[in-house]
Amino acid sequence: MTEGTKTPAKQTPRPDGNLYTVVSSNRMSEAIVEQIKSLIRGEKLRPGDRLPSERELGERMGVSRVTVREALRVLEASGLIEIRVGARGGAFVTSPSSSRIGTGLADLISLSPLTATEVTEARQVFELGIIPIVVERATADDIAELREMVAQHQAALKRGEYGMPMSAAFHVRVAACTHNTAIEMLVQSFHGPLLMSLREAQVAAPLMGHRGTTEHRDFVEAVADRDVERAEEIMRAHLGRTARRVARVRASRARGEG
Amino acid sequence: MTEGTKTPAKQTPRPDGNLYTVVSSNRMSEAIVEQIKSLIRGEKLRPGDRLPSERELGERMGVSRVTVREALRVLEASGLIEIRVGARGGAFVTSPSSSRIGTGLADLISLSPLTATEVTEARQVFELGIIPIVVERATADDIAELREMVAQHQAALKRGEYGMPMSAAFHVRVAACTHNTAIEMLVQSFHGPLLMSLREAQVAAPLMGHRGTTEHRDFVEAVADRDVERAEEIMRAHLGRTARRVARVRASRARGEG
DNA sequence: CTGCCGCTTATGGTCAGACCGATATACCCT
DNA sequence: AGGGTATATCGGTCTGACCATAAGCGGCAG
Repeated sequence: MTEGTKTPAKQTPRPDGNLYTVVSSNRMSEAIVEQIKSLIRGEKLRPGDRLPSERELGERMGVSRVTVREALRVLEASGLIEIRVGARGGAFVTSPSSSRIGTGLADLISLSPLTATEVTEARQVFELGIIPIVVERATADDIAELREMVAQHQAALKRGEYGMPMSAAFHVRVAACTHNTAIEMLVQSFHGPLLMSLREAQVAAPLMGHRGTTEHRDFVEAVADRDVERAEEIMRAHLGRTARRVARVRASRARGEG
Repeated sequence: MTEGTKTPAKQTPRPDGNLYTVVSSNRMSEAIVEQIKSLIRGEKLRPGDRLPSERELGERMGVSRVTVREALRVLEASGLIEIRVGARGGAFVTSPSSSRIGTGLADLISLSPLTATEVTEARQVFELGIIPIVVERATADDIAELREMVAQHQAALKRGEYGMPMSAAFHVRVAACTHNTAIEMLVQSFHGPLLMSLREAQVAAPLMGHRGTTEHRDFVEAVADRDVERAEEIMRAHLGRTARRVARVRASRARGEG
């Protein structure tokens, strides 16, 4: 490079689609991030596509590899790309599955000063609120799958293998019955950090499993009967017990037992 | 560093607090990210604190500045730190305000293949679901602020300055009445991407402003009267109209009018 | 002929040292 | 004493290099 060394910043105002956000950053890497983001938004880059290698990308965009790498780190942290090393490796656009965005949210939540109590309450509101939609839209396949799941969980319970992840899976599957990806993702992310917060609670209250799976079963049948009120009532009791357990764990921790 | 050049990776197994996540990454930068994250989690680093400079950080941790920078990029993208340039600049731990995490979520949502319709529906569920909590917990101050806000919005409406951001602010303020940060953040993030999706709709239906602010006012009074059912009814109508508007916009776009 | 092992190659991960631009502080001159 | 400038600090970027990883290919041995 001959003249680029002198002026590393302050070019390319880039008045692309982002008219709404004030690009206050003079960072080249940020410009690259925005450019690739807009490519993904515009579906010129689709999930599974491979970006050019770092070296080629830098060459094409007139920046050094370091700068490209910083941009890729940001995109990776945002869950938009996944990076594989080795030959034929590189940056691949991730399929934005609900789990991926869910984990991103979960990470943010777990690092923010939210209390488990707050998250639990939000979860209660949401999971309760979607029940009318679940009851309305659940297909025969949905219900069959839920029944199957409950049966498996009850079997696992007998083997002493039932745990929080299974319960979380049930709730997410219920949310999926809304056939609304946004709702499913939300519920999924609720269960991420909660799962961690409640690990001890689960160990401390193992017998909750039986009651929990029974309630799950009853809930599925209420949905099958298209009985909104009964479904709501069951879920309310179910979630309420979880909330109280969370409160108890928090109290123990506050007393220095954590 | 004298011998470190030869072995850039594969040291420091770091069995710190993260017993739950399998650190499959051999990246030094990732290890740094985790280390700083755990410092923030453990509140050894508090919002407003300044991290050492990149050079010092690299020196202390035995890595190069590039590696440190990549770690900082990730932390910044995750909304955990903010970077200021110039003397006395550096990386500062951000106070994880609800808006910050909200924008992170909003970004993820806007880049995922969610439709505005889906997000709107989720928003309806949630904002409707929190109303009992809002009515129960809203303090006199909350209600006074809401009234003040409505008055300002109506004044702005007369001046032709009422817009989507104000409406969003109202809904977020209502959510804040739950005094639950998680709920507030959720509502806030709902309004991020929606605001963008609906910009045209707002322009296309300017008269919606009058009806909207009137409904806002009525809603506040219902909350002041602790009348859950009335508040729910008003909000249901209010959100329902928004949902229909979204559907219309989507339909127009599908016909190629976007 | 077949299967395993090592080489080649593409690609990400890291390092070292350097320079530029931004910014806050301190100092100096008026 | 006040305002402007010098300087130190710190992030942003560049360059060129080397290492680690992993996929593909080819040769060697069974």
